[in-house]
Amino acid sequence: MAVELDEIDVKLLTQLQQDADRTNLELAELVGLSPAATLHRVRRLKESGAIRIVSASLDAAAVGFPLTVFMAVTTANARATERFEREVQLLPQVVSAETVAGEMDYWLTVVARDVEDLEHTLTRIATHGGGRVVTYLRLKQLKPPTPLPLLPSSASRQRRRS
Amino acid sequence: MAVELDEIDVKLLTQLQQDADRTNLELAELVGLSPAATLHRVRRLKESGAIRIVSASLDAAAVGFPLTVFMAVTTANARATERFEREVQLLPQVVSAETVAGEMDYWLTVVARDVEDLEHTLTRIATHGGGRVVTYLRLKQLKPPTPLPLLPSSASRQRRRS
DNA sequence: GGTGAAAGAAAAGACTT
DNA sequence: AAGTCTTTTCTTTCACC
Repeated sequence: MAVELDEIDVKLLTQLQQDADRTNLELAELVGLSPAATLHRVRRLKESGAIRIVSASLDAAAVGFPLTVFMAVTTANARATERFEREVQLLPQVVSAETVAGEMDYWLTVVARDVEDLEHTLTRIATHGGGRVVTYLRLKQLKPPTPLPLLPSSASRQRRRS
Repeated sequence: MAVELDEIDVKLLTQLQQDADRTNLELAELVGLSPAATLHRVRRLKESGAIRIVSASLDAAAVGFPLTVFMAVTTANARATERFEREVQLLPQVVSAETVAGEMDYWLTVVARDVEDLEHTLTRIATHGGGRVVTYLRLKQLKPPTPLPLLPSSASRQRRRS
């Protein structure tokens, strides 16, 4: 599971988390490596699973979804859980869902075109296995997704010392 | 704010949300357009703000952060709010933060290398303006981020009919 | 695991419909 | 706006260190 990273891997991953829309040449210059070596490393990082996916993030409001709500949900029993998990997969307005441990059982992100659309999704969840449902309307992004605070693995730090 | 999208824009955005790591040529074939036209449209979608960013998503566990927790937080007063918002920006383990309306005031995503690291971050938040703090340990991804359920704008649907 | 050069592929631009 | 063609640039591979 764990991937060994050296200083250059950390630089590459940090850059790619901020902006993956760069040529290999630009990336090579940013991390101080030759284009060929950079290409090789990025490929390795993808194959190793450190980079899971490269994707475009949209401005939800700009493309017709002015409302985003987060929902914490509990399910009462095994049967409700099964129904709920199926419903979450089916509803396209549920754009991500996580199982969590704590006061609630699930954490969902839901988008909506308007209040009516939102109400529809909430009702579907409430009537398909959802027990306690707490919703939070997203107001604004206080801290937009930041790169993970990566560090080189100890192995590469040791290697560097020798 | 709103960006007009036709059927081809919807196809492009849906593909790019799933995988932005494709050549323009592949993308062109997927949406049934010439490479030049595809390039032109993608650039337009970036300039219009529909595409906010293209970025690499890492496997947090694979790069040294086996723990992800979500935190719902309230702040008691204006002074606490100010302290809290500053602390959130400073802590690198807080990888995203949203202001929300509902039972709580903020929603944070926090990563940690181990329990000790997590405890440190929680303490920092609790002692820097955090009032009620509820934490949820992420167990697993039930529904990984899906593309938004985009539709062509009504204008382009009308255009198509004529 | 890195470099540098050479071949192949893709992107960018100009022009036409 | 989209298609085609040409030029320019980047990616990819390979031989070598």
